[in-house]
Amino acid sequence: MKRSFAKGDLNMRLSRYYVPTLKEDPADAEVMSHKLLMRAGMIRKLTSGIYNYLPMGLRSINKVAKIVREEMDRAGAMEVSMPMVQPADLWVESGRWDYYGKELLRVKDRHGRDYCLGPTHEEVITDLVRGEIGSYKQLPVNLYQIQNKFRDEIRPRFGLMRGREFIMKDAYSFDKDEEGAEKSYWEMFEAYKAAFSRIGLRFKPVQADSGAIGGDFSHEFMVLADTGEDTIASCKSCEFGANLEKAKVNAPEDSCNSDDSATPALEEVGTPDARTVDEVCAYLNIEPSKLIKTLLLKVDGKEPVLALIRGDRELNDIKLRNLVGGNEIEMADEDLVKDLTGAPVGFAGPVTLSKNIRTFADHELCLDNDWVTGANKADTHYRHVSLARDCEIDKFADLRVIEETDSCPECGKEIEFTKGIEVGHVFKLGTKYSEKMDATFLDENGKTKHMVMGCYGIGVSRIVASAIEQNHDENGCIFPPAIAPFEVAIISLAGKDQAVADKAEELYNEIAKLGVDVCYDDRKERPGVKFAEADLIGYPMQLVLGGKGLKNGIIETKDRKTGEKGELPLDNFVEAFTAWRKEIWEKWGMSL
RNA sequence: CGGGAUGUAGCGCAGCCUGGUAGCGCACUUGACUGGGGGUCAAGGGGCCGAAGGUUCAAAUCCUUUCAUCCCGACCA
Repeated sequence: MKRSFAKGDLNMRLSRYYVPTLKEDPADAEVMSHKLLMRAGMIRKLTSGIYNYLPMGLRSINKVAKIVREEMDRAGAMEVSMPMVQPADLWVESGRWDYYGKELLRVKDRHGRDYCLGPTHEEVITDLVRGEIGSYKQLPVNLYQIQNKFRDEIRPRFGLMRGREFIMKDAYSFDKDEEGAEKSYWEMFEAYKAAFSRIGLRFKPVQADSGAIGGDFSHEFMVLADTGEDTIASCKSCEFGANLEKAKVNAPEDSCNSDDSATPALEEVGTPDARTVDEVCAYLNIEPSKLIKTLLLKVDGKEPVLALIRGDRELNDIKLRNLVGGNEIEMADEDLVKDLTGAPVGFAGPVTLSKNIRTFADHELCLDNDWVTGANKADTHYRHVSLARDCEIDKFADLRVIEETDSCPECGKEIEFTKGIEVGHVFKLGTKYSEKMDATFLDENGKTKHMVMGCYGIGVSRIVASAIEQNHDENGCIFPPAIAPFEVAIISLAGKDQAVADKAEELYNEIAKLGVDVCYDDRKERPGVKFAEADLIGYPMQLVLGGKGLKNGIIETKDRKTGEKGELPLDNFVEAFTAWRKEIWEKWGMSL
């Protein structure tokens, strides 16, 4: 239903709009999106990592939410709303009450019962569904919500980018089997692509760690921006893209050198006070690539394991974790190192130690047979270590973090690193929660089975921040038209000229009647102020009406993205405006 | 959690070392001028100097405690 607007019936007049802009950058803002969101009067901080959304900011957030909602509905998901406060029982049942750690904000009610603020809703949704679904005939089901989440981040920062309270869309799919779950997964994957495209972001889906699930069933959707907190490896030639923690490093193509007959006998060398790779290498005058780092780690707080990595490489602990099959991996503390190696930190080595402890070596270490390692003795290293001759390696595997000089694990061509902001994540959960929480149904044969789940998140408030990270200039935000607080701003330069004010008002009404989001800057401000604020807030389209323009029968236009200025005739304004608007959207690579 | 820094008007900051009635810019109010890129002039309003203790005749300033905020780090043996 279109509502017709009478004069004075509209509220989108800046003279009565709450948009407290700032001339100066707030002292505590580090990144551009944070500074601009504050300066443009879109958000205000309440306390660390927790923000008020002001009218301009909320409009933008709501537009993102609307698009996400439409794409979820189109994909067959159904919207629900779950409570933010959740009982501890459910988390105990899933095993996450102990596992989730300090990010989970826990509270007690007046009876002393434990609750938490939901950082995510797997438990609640599983509980909701298990009680109601008992037959394969009722599956699949995909439920989603758009809601505030709370995660007590170690270090909230960057405004909306890493807040503690934030708005997230989370969806959960329930299927009767793996096949169905995979179908649900890829449907969400496609829905996400559609949503991010409509929002107007430059993004890339990348492979992410899927933990125990394995396979290709975890993707992160990254907004490409230099200020991103995540690094992604992507191929210059093929479609490959992966989170750094996920990116595979292929085993070396050269065959292993298992012939250690030429390796000299093991030799102990004194390396006083040389603990780090750099110190040892400097002392022995060798390259870090000739040394093996021996990393002592603890799996799930218990079992120690040994990871061997070339001196110039970095261990990817997620790869190791997946290999050893634990939940959590941490570096051994000083005491444990002393306990196991009999030496202070800095002198651990695989010789002898590898015989007692599970030992994993990065697969490139098989290329050589003559290494330097620690000797499990203070101030001492070994020269001429052969892993084959002197150690017991349980497995050679991909253990290190990919480097930009590595080749694409899929096509072998060059890769590059780029920075990204994670705005979406699709994940196949499998039966992790349905098993723990006993969410079952009867299949065609009357057999009890666990539902196969997937979860899918989109950071709604973070999207607004990332859109600004990706689109801004020295004057302010440059919003993609689909999520701008207002698509168009009419700037009246009326001064005391009532004819100009009347005409601006009229045009405002006409645009509003088209169903386009328009705001009208009718304030008694100087032109410079209006221009500067319009640029700061970043409406993609600006229409400027002044006395001269009115006399000449034109209104001026400005494309915020390109800065390009033009004119539209006041006769046949609606047609001309519609055409211009179409042009602007097309410049954003989007159709209306 | 470890390291560093900062709390003074709505915002951005000075003053603190060397104790003596609290200042600047922006914003706000009023008036005049101005009127196409955050304008000018004039006159105003607004502060328990984060909180609590202490030292002192006297504390924004010195001391102690505490709270808050921000930055860096939190696997590389």
